[in-house]
Amino acid sequence: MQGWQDIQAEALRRIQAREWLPGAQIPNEAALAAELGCARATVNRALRALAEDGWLERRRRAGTRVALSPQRRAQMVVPVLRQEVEATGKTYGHRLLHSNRTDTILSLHALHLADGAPYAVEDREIDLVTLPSASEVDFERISPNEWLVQNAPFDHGTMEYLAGAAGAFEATYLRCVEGVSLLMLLRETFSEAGRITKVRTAYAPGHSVRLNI
Amino acid sequence: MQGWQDIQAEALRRIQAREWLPGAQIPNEAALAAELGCARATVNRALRALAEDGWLERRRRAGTRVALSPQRRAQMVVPVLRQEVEATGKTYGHRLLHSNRTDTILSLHALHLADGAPYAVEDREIDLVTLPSASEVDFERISPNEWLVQNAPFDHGTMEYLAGAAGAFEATYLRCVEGVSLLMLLRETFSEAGRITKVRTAYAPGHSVRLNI
DNA sequence: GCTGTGAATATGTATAGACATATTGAACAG
DNA sequence: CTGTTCAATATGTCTATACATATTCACAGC
Repeated sequence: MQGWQDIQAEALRRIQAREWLPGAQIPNEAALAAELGCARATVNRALRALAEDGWLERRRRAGTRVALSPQRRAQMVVPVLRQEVEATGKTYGHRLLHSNRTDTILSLHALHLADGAPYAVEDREIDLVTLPSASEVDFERISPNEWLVQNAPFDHGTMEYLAGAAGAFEATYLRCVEGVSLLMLLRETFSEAGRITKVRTAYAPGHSVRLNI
Repeated sequence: MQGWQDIQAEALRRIQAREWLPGAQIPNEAALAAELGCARATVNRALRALAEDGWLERRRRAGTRVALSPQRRAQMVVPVLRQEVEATGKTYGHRLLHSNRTDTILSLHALHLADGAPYAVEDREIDLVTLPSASEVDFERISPNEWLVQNAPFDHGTMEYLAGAAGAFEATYLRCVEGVSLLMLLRETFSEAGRITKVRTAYAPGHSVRLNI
């Protein structure tokens, strides 16, 4: 019983073996440190990790309790289409379908390809007030998604997955029948200066999003 | 410049301000500690957090570099339908539609309701070899999702979101037209002993999954 | 030039001790 | 009985120090 990972494993064992019951308070850090023969900081590291994973709830003075219903969390990487495609071993390509510019907004429609086959279509708005430099970029050559990742890091944003029927636009470029079910992603990202971009991505039929827990 | 969160904020600022360029190596922990006037452990805590968030890549001896394309990660809570529904302020309900048992598998079809309206239908298999006690539970009373969360904690699993057309089963219970687009979730969870359950959830039309980044 | 070996180095982690901070709970005043 | 105050307590964090471990780099020997 040496490293914090061992302490973490032991604590997790006690939770899963119901030696520590859901909702019950567990011994405090000092007691565990004494029992397991390590420093309090080591116990702290282990319990903090378990709390981040949703197994424990910790509050100052109130102590540490086993979560009532361990809310497991899944992590997903915010999708960058090129990387998504290349991770499958295919060649990525993209085509700018349409672009339109006003004083404040750059609108782009783009098609993303995997080995030449349609992978997704996106309908994007880039905010030129927040990001004036975007107006000079040649989005025929570099995909907006990638350019933004490299040049406009965001603070925060939202993502929303939903299912929708293919419209005329999606049917044309994804080469599918109108009305077929597609997985879609709405995303907005913000920097300190304001909204950077808003994008609606419609994936080709059959696409799915996988997560590990 | 005191706490590790301040150190983290300062490091993040340097990354976003491109004082530290993507792919470039940053000063080592000792140097940063000296520069920022804190202990190396504090710098370590800050940089470790940034690495977990995908901003940095760290390797022993090789040092710390700014990630080439910062892969931002989004966290989502593994959905428990009761909590999902109650979080919107509605009353949760569920109905067991059908159940069937073999020696090794318990199959359940269930409907989840929000304020009496259909919220999702699920088609679940529970592995009775891994989890014999499940055969005695009255799933008319407690929803399988909840019972499993409480009684069969899982080690790991997979989730997959996809879009599909409503079949006769979904159309009947979700009260929608056959063929309409639905967001669906496939999930499998495993414990050390083996597979616990496999479930296919079809959400009512219009449902979406939101994530913050 | 090639390969193996060992020294140097950056991160990873453990420890003891200290102080900070949120929160509880009990004592107290009204 | 109610509201306030204050001490006790568990976690949160910082520090200095030490050692562990992975990896790189330089150098020797071939």
